[in-house]
Amino acid sequence: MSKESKIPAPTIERLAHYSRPLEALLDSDTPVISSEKLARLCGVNPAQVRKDLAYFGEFGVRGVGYDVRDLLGEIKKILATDREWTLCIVGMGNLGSALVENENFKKRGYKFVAAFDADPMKIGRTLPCGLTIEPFNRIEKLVRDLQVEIGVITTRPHEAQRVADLLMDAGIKAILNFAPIQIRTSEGCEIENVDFAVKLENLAYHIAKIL
Amino acid sequence: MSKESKIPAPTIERLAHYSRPLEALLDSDTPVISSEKLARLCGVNPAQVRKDLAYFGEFGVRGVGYDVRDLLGEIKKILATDREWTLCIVGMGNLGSALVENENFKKRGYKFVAAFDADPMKIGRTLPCGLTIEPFNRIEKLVRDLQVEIGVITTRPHEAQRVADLLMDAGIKAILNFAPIQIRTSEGCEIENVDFAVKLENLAYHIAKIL
DNA sequence: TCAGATATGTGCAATATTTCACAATATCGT
DNA sequence: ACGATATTGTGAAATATTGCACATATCTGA
Repeated sequence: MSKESKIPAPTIERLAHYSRPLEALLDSDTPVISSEKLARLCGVNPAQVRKDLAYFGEFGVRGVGYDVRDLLGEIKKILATDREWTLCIVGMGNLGSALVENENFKKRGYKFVAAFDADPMKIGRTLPCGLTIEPFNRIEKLVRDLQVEIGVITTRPHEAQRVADLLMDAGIKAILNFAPIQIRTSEGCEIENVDFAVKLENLAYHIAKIL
Repeated sequence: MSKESKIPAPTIERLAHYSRPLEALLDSDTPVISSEKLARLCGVNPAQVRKDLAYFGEFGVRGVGYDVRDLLGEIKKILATDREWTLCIVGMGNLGSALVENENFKKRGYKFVAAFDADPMKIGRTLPCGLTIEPFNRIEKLVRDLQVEIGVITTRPHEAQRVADLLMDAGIKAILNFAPIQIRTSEGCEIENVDFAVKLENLAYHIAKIL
């Protein structure tokens, strides 16, 4: 692990990106791809692709390229997406409801096994996917019983920290947070944040500059 | 602009993050904050905060700190979020429908003025926000007439490039893409990508490592 | 008015990341 | 069998980003 912990975070991020065109190439029966073509498909430098992969082994053949199926398999093994993951979601507003049904998640083996909300009007309702919305006080028990591995937070910002604490108390080791606040995590819990508005602010900055 | 183009991309990203706790501090009538406290709220280094801000001016007072209201105003001016932006959205599935109603967007002045979908069953339907779903062949006209500045893509991956081309033909200068593919943009069009699954793959990598 | 405490702005050093450039290896056509 | 071509893996250079450390400036209380 001392070796793996030296791997740059951007490399991990890019590995996930590489897998997207590889899936398409596999579907279209392209057997082999060069770092140059894969790089172009992902909008990065070819040396970058080779170096990223080299952190984990020698997956290519000199003078030839990378076998698409093998490479995709290796990347999935590295990212641990060669298996199913169990998720729960907290906050069943518009966004939460959309994510539970999301094809992109399903396709990659991310399976929601529980859904929670604070609103008494929503609790007990059954979702199209078959899950029933549960109250916050059931988080601890259900997360443990269903062995939920990753928690997704789509509540209002002011509830997000409390929800995160509940999830962590229940032993969750990873959180994907959509609320636009910085969540304090306890030791041993990974967190990733998604804030759409931040992306828009980036775009606004760039296009306002050229106007 | 030669000077501004040297500003690191991570700095712009962080400015948006700084604004989140500042908004909360403003609401709670905290008049002044130090780089150290703001840094802690955002999970970054205090020197980083000061350096990020220093790219754009001297907003603080030595020995005192930053005036919360002023600083938030300056950041909004820098990110060009001190005004309203007009958006359109293409792809009215679960995710698209959720984003149109998103509070986080509304609150920050991002206003959807048009919604599109390819599905004849959806075209003509009126959304809760009052917009009517339009077909793709109306993109060009509506984007121009309504002076849409930013396009949001929430279609299936296989339609995303075609939609992006339509948006760019209509003169759009910025795209926020939620489809899990790399979109080719023409010169002068900024793009930001959001791929939830990539975030989950990051989490999966990290927690699988410690198991 | 001045010492002590606080906190910014910034040059510079330390780290991190990306890109280049090339030796090593494989394939293809003749 | 061999030269021409393609493409990987990687050390080293180039670039980008972060963090330290301190001079500078402000405020407070005696």
